[in-house]
Amino acid sequence: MVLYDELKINPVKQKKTAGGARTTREEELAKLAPLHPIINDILGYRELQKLLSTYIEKMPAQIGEDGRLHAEFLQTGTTTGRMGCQNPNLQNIPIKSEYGRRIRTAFSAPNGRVLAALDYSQIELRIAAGLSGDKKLVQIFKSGGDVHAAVAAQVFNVPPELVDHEMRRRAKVINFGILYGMGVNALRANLGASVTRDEAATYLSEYFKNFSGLARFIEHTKAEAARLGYTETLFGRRRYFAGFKSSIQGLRAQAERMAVNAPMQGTQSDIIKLAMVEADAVIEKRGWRERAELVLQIHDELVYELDEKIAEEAARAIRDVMESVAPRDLLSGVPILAEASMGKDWGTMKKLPR
DNA sequence: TTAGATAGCGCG
DNA sequence: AAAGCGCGCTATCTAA
Repeated sequence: MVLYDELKINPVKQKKTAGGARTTREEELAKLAPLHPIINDILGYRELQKLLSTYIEKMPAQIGEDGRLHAEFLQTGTTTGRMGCQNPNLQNIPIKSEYGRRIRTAFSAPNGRVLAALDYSQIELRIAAGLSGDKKLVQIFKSGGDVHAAVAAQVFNVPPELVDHEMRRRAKVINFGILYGMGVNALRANLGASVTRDEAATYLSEYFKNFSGLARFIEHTKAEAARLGYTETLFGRRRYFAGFKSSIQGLRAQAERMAVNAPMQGTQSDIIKLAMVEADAVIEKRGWRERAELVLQIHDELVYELDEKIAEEAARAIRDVMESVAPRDLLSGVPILAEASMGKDWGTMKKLPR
């Protein structure tokens, strides 16, 4: 018990799975690491085994006669309008860990070609700003710069130059959480053990005090979703929710969170689809039909295979398309920006300067 | 032996 | 965990 106290571990409150068993998921297991060295060994094993069984051992057998992996992209596979991908899923190829990124290097362009990855930067948060018209958030995006740092300055009420790393990190967690309809408890869990529930509550209230336009938009979205039974993206595409009719509070709350997220994730998926269509038209018009091919779509990112001779020009052109298909006038003037990077393989990409 | 459910984890 | 959104895949266990 002394040991537990010193380590600030509560031996009683162990998280349970849906089936009632004590969970062994990474986040909970990691808390036990100070108790025995085997914990970190187990977590390390888990990471490698996941990469091994899901990617390294499976992918080679799925390569076709043409030397390529052919996934199935589903155009009606999600509730929000995103694409799905299966057999194999190429939308979840590792990148976050060191070993994961190494797996990505196995995806490479044939001779004479390069891969170009073009991704929208913070697009869902920009859409949140644009749809809500929140004055401060719109201004932050209009003036460019670091959105997480700028939000930190507001939430923690300090001048921008006094925003430190930890404040920025916390603001980033909050920014992401907003997009998912996150509440106080989830926010606290994501901010880490050093933050109390009261602190998390304060952050959330400071956030919505500063970004009151966004707060109103979120409340309006919930209310309309409950009243009408659906939400709409910027382009009017609807998603219906059955949960609001439920007599079970948990299901109604879940419907609210889904409804908050749907317009933002949905508008994002609309925009990248417009970009895919328009980029194809540009490729045709520029005579690049045989020299520029879309190979992957990963929600906010397009991956093209480009002939080396036109790679930079084509990447810039596609980037311009991605940025211009987003109707800025309908998004409170918030700019939608995309970044391009290129390389021989997917794990080693170099950013393309503007 | 197979199908379905569960736990866990890869990605945006 | 999920009172944090959206996916698909693997390993494992249970039931048929």
